[in-house]
Amino acid sequence: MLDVVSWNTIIDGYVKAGLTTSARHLFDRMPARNEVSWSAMIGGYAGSGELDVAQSLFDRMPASVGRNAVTWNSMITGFAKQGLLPLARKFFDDMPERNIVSWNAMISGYALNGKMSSARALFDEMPERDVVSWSSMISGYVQSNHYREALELFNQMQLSRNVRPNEVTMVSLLSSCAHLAALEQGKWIHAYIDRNKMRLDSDDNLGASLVDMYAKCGCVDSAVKVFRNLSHRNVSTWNAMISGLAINGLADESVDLFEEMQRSGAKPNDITFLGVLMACTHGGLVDQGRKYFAMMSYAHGIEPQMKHYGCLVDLLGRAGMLEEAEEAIRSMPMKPDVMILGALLGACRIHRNVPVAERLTVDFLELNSQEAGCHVLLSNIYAAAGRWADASQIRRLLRRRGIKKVPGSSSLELDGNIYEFVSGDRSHQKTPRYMTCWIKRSGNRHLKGVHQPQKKSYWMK
DNA sequence: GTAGGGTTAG
Repeated sequence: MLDVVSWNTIIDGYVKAGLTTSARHLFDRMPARNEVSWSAMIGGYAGSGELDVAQSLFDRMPASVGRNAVTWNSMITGFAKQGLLPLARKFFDDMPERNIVSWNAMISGYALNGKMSSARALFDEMPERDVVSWSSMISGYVQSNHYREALELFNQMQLSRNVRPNEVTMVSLLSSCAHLAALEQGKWIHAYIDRNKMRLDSDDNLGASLVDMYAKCGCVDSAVKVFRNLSHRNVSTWNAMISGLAINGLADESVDLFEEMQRSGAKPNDITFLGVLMACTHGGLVDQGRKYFAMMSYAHGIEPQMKHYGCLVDLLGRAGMLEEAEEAIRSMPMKPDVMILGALLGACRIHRNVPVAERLTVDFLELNSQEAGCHVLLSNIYAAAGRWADASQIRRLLRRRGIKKVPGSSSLELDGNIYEFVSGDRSHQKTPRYMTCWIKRSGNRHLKGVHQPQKKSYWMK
């Protein structure tokens, strides 16, 4: 006869494998249930999104066992993962005794759903914060593209004595630096990682994050150095290096590395192929790109997703093979999205191909998109072909739908400052003379704002 | 034996 702990272990095993029905079967058959049995079962339903069942078990949980914090927290997480924040919040508010996990569950619930001001309000309010609280907030800022806020929060985190950042914290911070192309801050984080003896080749994938950061900051040499010094490589580190070479225009090197990866016996995944396809696109390697695209499913059993088709279409489109690119779009098992149609429309403009562009227009208008870029492109294609009536009709459509073209922007880091540029923007008057020169040399872009680094002393320490 | 944080293209 199994004891209750063994029953619970097996139930948890099923739950972790996503087999809630089997778990429930055991739960119903077990001779005696305790608090942990109920918690595991409720957590299983909540985690798999079966919230109505979770709720009914939650309501039926015997008073003698009593609902514990674990059960409440599972319900909060379950609702939050489904985006049902008011329901999650109701459990959070109603629970008799919240612990730090309850606060963190609610905060990450807000963060996952892009509600950073709500997350921040709770974060500021909570009685004490641990590394998970801080990391949830930092990753929340990263996920909502608020990279400076993420770095700023890390500075504040270092001021609090009783909490130490860990590998998970670093991954989000490196992502921030990568997105901002903030090399100096990225280097500082690298030094921090070394100083705190964090491992680059653990399951936390710090190595991949570092390679990614250096590559996105344009330091291919540093990225390669980190990559080559890793004592153990996993698919993420290979991916980061292959993509890193690709985005820096080193197409042949990227393809070579992909070949090296295959020889090493490492198993590529969907992101690996994305990287190598991108390399082919950048390098104009049409034949190889086709080959790798085909290889995905027949040699590796990876079904191409929209983003892979996107690379293929981009590759063919840039090479002027617009009919074949259109064919690729037609062969997709899924409905083409705005991005992929837009990529091919862009190619149609460059290669002045009106027939393909017109056929794509039909698909495009079906999507009823709010994305201005593609409308503008289409209008430009018509204009380039001298079809002014069609061009202005598209422009009218844009106005009617109330779509505004968002200007493109970019940023760079200089002496620890992050500069942001927005095309056509003239709002910033205090442009230093040397920056003006840079801006002038780099074309029709104007300085928008100069962002001082947060707590400069930290980055320089 | 049950609950909370993660990055990978443009």
